[in-house]
Amino acid sequence: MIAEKVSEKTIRRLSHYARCLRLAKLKGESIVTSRQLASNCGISSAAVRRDLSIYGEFGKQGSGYNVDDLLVNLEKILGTTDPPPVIIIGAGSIGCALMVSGLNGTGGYSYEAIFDIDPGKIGKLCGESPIRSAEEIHGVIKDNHEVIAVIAVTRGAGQAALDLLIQAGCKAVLSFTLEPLKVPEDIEVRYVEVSTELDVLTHSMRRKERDPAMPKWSHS
Amino acid sequence: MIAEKVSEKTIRRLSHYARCLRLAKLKGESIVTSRQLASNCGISSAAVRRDLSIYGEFGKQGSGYNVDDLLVNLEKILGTTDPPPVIIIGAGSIGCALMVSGLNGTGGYSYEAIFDIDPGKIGKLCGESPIRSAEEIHGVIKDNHEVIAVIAVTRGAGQAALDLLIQAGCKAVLSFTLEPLKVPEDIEVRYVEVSTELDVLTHSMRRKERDPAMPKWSHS
DNA sequence: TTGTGATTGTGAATACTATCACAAATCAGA
DNA sequence: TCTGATTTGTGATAGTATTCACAATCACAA
Ligand SMILES: NC(=O)c1ccc[n+]([C@@H]2O[C@H](COP(=O)([O-])OP(=O)(O)OC[C@H]3O[C@@H](n4cnc5c(N)ncnc54)[C@H](O)[C@@H]3O)[C@@H](O)[C@H]2O)c1
Ligand SMILES: NC(=O)c1ccc[n+]([C@@H]2O[C@H](COP(=O)([O-])OP(=O)(O)OC[C@H]3O[C@@H](n4cnc5c(N)ncnc54)[C@H](O)[C@@H]3O)[C@@H](O)[C@H]2O)c1
Repeated sequence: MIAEKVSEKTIRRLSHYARCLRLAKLKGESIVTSRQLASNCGISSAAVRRDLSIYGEFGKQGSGYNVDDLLVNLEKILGTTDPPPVIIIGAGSIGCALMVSGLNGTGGYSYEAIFDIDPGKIGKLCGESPIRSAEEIHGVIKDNHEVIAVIAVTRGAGQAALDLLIQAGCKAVLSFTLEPLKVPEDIEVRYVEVSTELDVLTHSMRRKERDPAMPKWSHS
Repeated sequence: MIAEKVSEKTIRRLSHYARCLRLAKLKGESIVTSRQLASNCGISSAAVRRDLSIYGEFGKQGSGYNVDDLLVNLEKILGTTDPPPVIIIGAGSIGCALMVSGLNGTGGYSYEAIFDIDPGKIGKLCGESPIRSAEEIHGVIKDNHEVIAVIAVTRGAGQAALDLLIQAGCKAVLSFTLEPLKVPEDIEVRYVEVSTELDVLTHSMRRKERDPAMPKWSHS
């Protein structure tokens, strides 16, 4: 486990491998080959082996990888052996749906609490969790030194929510807002943007119409 | 507009630029520089210019880009001048939340219909849209030659939903399921995976703890 | 023990992407 | 009209990522 500089793309794929391994485990499989992982993730087997070889030698020539061992190692690499708690800020349609849907089967994550600023919502239930006042976030993050926050507030309130989280000591954020946020250097923010995915799909679809010679992407 | 092979990464950024331009338009700005776009998207101005130069010369040296013109051109490139309708399959927590939340301000997309197979749900309202039987998808896709489908069905039913969509002639899909799907060559499927984003965030957070010398990502 | 078939890990080659840095073009003001 | 301050578009370069292809290794059966 040396790993100087690893690309985000590789980390994404490791997460994917881990998910496949959990599934394989459920199906009772005890070994898996790079080719199987590759086909489940839509990439080449060489890419799988290359990704894993960055961190060590986890396989056995001739047979493949032990499912349990590889999963443990991947979780060690990702840091998800003991995953941090996740909180949601913004108890609107999206926030509540995420809370209700939950994070079962995603490797140990779970939503610990949901917050809002609307006094009319505070105290009401979202699934089985009471909606708490956004002012309480400060305390909750202090209690859980490490926490990931999901921002699902009204359009336009994204920066305010982010600032509140940062002030409370949060270092990792997943945002569903579409505004460009001002993010300090030491905070990691990632985005979920349905409309960008739609743009990518539209572009691909309309391009194929014009040029049916399926050139797919120049590179994944 | 030559563009032989363009990476998905570039397309994603173009989508991002388009979003920034819509915002700039709302704010009444009529020109924008590559540096402004860059700072809103968290990349370098050279990258912005490089991306745009793939498709033509849209700017004016010394001043920048005309907001309206560039937006029109980006939409032409993305194929979103007249965006395809979007449908949702699976009227559970996530599907309904997406429907209710809508796609306002995302460049013309809108959810046209939502489908489910649960007879207890069919006919009920999801926001203002009636939940329709999944059997009707066939007709709806025939009517709208081009359509993007969002899959938000129960875990385990993803492949069934995808197969139904493909049979109905759908070519572009955005899936919220976490299962590895078997996808034919001519169908484009993209995924929204909160748990992968959480893994990336966790990895980054835990890595910084061990090595506070902030090496961020090796790229992007 | 030896042979057979499968699979890993990786050097080398290829392909792709980002960054640098500057000439050419534009504008505003003297 | 001329000057200086900007900003674009892009050749050239540096840096990353992916693919190829194969020696090394292992499981197992004869
Ligand atoms: N990224 C995507 O793919 C995607 C998809 C759909 C919606 N969205 C976005 O998700 C966000 C939420 O959408 P929604 O339909 O759930 O909105 P909503 O209006 O239903 O809910 C927003 C909630 O946030 C609360 N809120 C507002 N400001 C807050 C603050 N500063 N702190 C805490 N809570 C606050 C409001 O009281 C409200 O309950 C919107 O920004 C929307 O644009 C994103
Ligand atoms: N990708 C993510 O980030 C993310 C986040 C949360 C949930 N999810 C996933 O989203 C999916 C939906 O979650 P949810 O909480 O809304 O589930 P849910 O159980 O609330 O709703 C699922 C709905 O799908 C319907 N359905 C089942 N099979 C169907 C079929 N073949 N055709 C049409 N409709 C069908 C069910 O009747 C139900 O109404 C799940 O797979 C979940 O794992 C993904």
